[in-house]
Amino acid sequence: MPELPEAEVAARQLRARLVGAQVADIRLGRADIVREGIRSLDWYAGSAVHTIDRRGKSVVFTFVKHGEPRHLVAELGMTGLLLLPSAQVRFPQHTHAVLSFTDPSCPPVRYWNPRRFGRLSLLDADGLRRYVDRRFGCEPLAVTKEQFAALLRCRRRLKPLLMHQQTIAGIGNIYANEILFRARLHPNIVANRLGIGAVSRLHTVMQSVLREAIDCGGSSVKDYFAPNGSEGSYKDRHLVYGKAGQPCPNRCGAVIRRLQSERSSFFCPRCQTRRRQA
DNA sequence: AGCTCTTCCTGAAAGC
DNA sequence: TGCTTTCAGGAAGAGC
Repeated sequence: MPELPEAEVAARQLRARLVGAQVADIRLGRADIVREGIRSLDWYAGSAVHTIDRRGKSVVFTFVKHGEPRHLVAELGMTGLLLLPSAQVRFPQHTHAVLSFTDPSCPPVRYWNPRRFGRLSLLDADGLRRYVDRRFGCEPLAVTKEQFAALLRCRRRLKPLLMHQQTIAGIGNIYANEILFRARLHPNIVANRLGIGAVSRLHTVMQSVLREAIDCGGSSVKDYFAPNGSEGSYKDRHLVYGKAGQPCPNRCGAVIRRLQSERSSFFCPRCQTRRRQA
């Protein structure tokens, strides 16, 4: 389930290989994988890769042709991967798009996504602006403590808020659980009940968890791997995700619990307090 | 305003 | 053993 760190690692690897390359074409395995802009597909042939960035959990390719920029946004959903030829998958029939280049030394990129939660969008500059405005809140690694505190002045519960892409873009279930455990905050605390100390702690922890996960190459849970086929090692540092029934890593004596409403929350009932934070 | 439920989809795992 | 059922998960939209 690619979240911010996995998307960031993917964008970095692709950027290192492909910026400047000229596009031969984009071929689709199935047309309904494109959410928006399918009629512009032919435009991309002959354009050059200008940048490859990450926004939230998505990878954003920018191409330029005759001075005009256009974009390909790859939403990864929960099973989506962007792969270079060195990466092999078990179910190759789920390759829904291939981006190939004229230079034989530039490897093609496959968009592979068995469950198809996640789509591709082909957008012009205006389209990208609208897409970003509609879907993405602030970047967790760029947001300041003051901006973050302002986002928390509401009555929403903490974990759904952290995972709400239009508020903060990039955090999914795995990292939300890991961040809240390390910040010692209960997933269902109401955001505006946090004191300034807790808000500050949460901001610091959120950024350090995401940075550390990027440095580890992400978390490979189930079938995630990076474009070059490498796995991320941050899963070895998970403290609560998927660990229901195991003793709390803080050795507090309690056992990690799992709440099964909406997305499953893993937390320590002793360490992650629900009480008002100083 | 903010929460819950439903839908999308397929492989893995549990259940019988 | 082998078939059937359930579940996981991100995002969007409906309804409360």
